[in-house]
Amino acid sequence: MSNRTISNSVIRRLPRYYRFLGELKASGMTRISSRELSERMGLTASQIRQDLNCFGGFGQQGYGYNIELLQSEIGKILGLDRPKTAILIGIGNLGRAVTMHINFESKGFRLIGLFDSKEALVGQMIRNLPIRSTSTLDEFCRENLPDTAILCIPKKAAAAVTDQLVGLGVKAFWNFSHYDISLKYPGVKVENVHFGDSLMTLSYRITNE
Amino acid sequence: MSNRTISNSVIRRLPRYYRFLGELKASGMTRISSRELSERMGLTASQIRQDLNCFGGFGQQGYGYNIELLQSEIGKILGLDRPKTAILIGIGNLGRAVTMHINFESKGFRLIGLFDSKEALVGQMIRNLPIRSTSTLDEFCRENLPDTAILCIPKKAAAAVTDQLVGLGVKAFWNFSHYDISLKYPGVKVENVHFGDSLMTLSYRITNE
DNA sequence: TAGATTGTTAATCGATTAACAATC
DNA sequence: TAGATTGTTAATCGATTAACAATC
Repeated sequence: MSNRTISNSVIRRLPRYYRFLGELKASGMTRISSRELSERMGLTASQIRQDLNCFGGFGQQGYGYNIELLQSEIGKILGLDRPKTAILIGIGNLGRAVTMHINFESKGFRLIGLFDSKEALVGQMIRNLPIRSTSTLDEFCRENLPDTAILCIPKKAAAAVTDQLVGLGVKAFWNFSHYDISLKYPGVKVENVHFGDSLMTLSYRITNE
Repeated sequence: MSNRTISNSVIRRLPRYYRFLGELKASGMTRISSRELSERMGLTASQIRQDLNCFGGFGQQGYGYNIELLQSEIGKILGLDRPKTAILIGIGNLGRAVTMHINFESKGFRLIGLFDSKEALVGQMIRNLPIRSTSTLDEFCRENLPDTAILCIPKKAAAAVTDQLVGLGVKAFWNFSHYDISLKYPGVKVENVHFGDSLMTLSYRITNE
């Protein structure tokens, strides 16, 4: 593994490599060249070789890449083999869908707690996890030390919850709210999912292209 | 408006400008300089001025930008004032959450139809829209000519549905499935939302940084 | 061995940042 | 007018593509 810092562009392509290699593996293929992979993925062969060589030489001259080995290596680079604990805050439509829909285990996480401030929801089970009251968040975090928090709450609630969670040692956020965590906490790892921004981008393309 | 093509990086920043300007407007401010906006958003003032000048001179030397005017202009650039029609396919947890959670009108879209292949769901109402059978998709599209389809279906169902919709004249997709629409239809506008990829990116950062 | 394909360096392209003249 | 701040050009930085020697 190289000691150079990996660019964001490369990191964002890794999950897609991982997915495509998984499909190729499932289809029974065992090896692939950068050129063939590039055609299937709509990239250049050069870019694929550059990307992979950020992490080491996984290929073999004259042969290409072993699909199973390469996928497994990318999985390790992504940290999928080291489960990180996560809690989810806000069990509205979105929080519920995220809880039900995502296969956390295969993405490097283990979901260990669900929280909502509406007392009426407390005790309800989703996917074998009980919804807990946010009033018990402090206690739960001190006992279980979650690495990551998934925020499915409105922007106006997000600032206070983020302060609380950062104070409790949470160091990564999967942020579905519109609150900008990085501005206040530049050291914390944040991955934003902004549906609205994504949809407006599509609106732009339809309107202008 | 310039005739040069606008880079993807710029387009992706527009919704964030739009949001921030909306908040500033709501807070009662009327003008802002590129420097102050850059500090609030965590960008450089240079980048903001470059970005805005792709579309025209919205500012005034010695004064800065009028917040309300600038937000409104960016809204027009994004096409938020020209509603496009959209249908949503797949009313599982995710489709339901997207239907309930997103304010389509403020993002440039009007949601006009919901479809699912499970007959048990047909007729159920969500947000004043009935769930329709996918067997009526052809008829509905020929009558209503939707611009956009929102795919909340599994990968294995997505290929056939996409073929059908492209055949019916749908020219833009908001794609929550893992099916890669652009590879087969490079001319169609696609905005992908891949939760899994997003979460794996976060896993990478936690593991490696 | 000969052919294929990687790993890696060099060239190109594009995006961001800096600088400053124009001007409100 | 003087100060402030844009619009825009030039310089820098980073990412992608091309090329090819190394090697399986």
